[in-house]
Amino acid sequence: MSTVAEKAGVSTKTVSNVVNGTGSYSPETEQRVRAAIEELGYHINPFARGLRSRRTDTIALVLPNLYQPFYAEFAEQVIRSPETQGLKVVLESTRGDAGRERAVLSSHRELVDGVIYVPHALGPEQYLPLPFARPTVVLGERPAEAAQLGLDYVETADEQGAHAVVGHLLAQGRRRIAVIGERPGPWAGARRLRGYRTALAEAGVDYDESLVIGVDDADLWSSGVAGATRLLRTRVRFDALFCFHDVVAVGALSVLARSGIAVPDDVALAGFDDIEAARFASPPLTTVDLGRESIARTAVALLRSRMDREDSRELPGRRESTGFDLRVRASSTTTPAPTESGVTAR
Amino acid sequence: MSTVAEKAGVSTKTVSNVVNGTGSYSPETEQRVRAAIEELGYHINPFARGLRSRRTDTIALVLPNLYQPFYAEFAEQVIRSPETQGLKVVLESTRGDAGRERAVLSSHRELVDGVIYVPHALGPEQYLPLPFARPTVVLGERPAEAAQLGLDYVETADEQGAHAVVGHLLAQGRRRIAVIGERPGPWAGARRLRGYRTALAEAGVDYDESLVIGVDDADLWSSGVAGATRLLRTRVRFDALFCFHDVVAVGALSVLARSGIAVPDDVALAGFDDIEAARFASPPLTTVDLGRESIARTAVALLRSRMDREDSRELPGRRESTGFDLRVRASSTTTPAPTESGVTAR
DNA sequence: CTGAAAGCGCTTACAG
DNA sequence: CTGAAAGCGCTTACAG
Repeated sequence: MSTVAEKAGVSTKTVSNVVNGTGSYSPETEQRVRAAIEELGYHINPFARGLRSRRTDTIALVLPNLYQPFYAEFAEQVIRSPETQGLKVVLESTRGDAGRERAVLSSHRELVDGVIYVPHALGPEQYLPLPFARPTVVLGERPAEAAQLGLDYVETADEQGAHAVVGHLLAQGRRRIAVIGERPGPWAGARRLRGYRTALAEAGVDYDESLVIGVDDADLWSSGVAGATRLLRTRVRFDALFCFHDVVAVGALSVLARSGIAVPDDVALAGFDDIEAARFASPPLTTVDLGRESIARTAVALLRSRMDREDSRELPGRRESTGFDLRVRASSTTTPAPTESGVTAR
Repeated sequence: MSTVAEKAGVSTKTVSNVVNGTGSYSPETEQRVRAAIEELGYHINPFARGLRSRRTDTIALVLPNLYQPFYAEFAEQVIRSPETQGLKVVLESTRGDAGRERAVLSSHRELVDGVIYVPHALGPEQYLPLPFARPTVVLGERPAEAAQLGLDYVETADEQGAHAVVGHLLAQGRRRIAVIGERPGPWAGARRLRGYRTALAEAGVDYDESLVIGVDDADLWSSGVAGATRLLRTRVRFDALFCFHDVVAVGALSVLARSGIAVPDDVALAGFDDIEAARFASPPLTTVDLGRESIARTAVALLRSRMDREDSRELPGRRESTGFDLRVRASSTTTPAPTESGVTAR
């Protein structure tokens, strides 16, 4: 930088101003500085900058697992979001393990400017007491206590999405709608179950616990196979199956096929997440798109607005909600469905 | 650090030594220093360290796209590899776009210590002239020119894997083996095609160009649907279909199902990559596992050995090869297959 | 085995 | 609108 300053005949202060767009300088000065930068192939040293200004221009994305396509696709959206431009994204995978999740969250010190956190193994009562050293936005339902802690939330439309997809199944005339994916606790599964129950209640259909199958969240892919197998073994009658994740639905689909159960004729099938594999299943899967792109943009935008302020610790936690799209495909429609219909809600 | 030094009654040099395990110091000194660190909750400032030592303890992983499960699962393996412990992983997605790929590769300056690069849009003649400012390991076949450039390669067993899977199809009595996934150029598809041709030649089966279908690499998922549709439209007879990617096979599977073609009875189907979706397809997909874990570990190990040396620029480029596992599943075996059989090769 | 001190390349009050 | 200079927190020859 001092070489640039010398060449341009100014002080390093001025070079710094030009590079960062801070302070003020005459257009001619800027010209000279930029020319010198160009000529010398100068680029700023991020360590020196970080040492002084405590900015890293890096955010951490804390996810359970990239083997789950939903998280992988979400990560991709975070990386390509326009809001992310100029930031590096460090990916940390917790493998859905409580210990690792805690360790990863506690390790963010001056290494990143902010954190996007997708909880999996830890519930609010476990992660809220953690020392969040950096601005953090959490994906999921915001517990009341979180407001004063300065954590921002992106609340996804799990309940509304589940409500819509179950409403769709009911509209197809299905009444015995089994679900696979229940998982007690404060996670998305619980919200999806709420949507399911509300939709049933509105249609005057009784909630039947024998239709509700839990999952082992450690491996959702095989949970579909395990869950559907369990469901069939109970011999409970059902004419629709709503899986709380597409990967579960894909696994369930293979079990149904092997058991000679036709989808959608015998059983209408629906998933959740709208991952790529849902579009290309046979038959293509009816599902709910939570809007990975808009979740990603919202999360990064929340983070940026907090990263840029000195007093960010004092700011109360905010809450943003995102919408969903119901994707009706052949797995749930006996009458030939339009190739792809999107019902948007907000 | 000076506070720690003062408290322990030593100089900052000694504290630095203890923290980094460099130099030498008496056990008692170490005790005192560690106690002081503990008491003060001290942790090193990575910017100050980076400013001096030019180390970032960060590597970049340059991938086409996390929407491709193979890349997502590979990224997960890189992140959790034991070799990666103590390093941060910055993920960069090029979206399979040549311009972005070039831009991303040129942007790694002092921000990372090394780069793992999975080429997609750029061939060697395009990326080799790039100024690799950091130690870089490339996934794929090493061109002769790369040796002196100091680029390390992990060569994956694409050709051998394809050879094995085609050998398996031939052993099942299939003779008209169509392939989807051909893509001219120096990419994995070409190596897989070589394996296919070799296996055919060894079995005395003629290579028939009308059985070879290319893909639009921009969206492999839908390439399966497009490719299978194209294949059926040509009315060429085939009794097996080998797709160069599982995602292509999943798409093709849906087309075959819709066309009333039974898998494996009418057509034996095989994919490549062994992603999760292959295990849970109906029927489960015969495929090749290139060993994401071992590729990841090898790549990071190569990088580390280079990152740690001053003279790494002078080191000639190295080459490591990894093995594969053939996973025979129901999609290719008319006689009931064992639930999962792994044939390992190296 | 350990210390005193320079310096990495920035940013930023302070001064003009 | 711009300059001179301190200082961020480390590492590392150099010296003993």
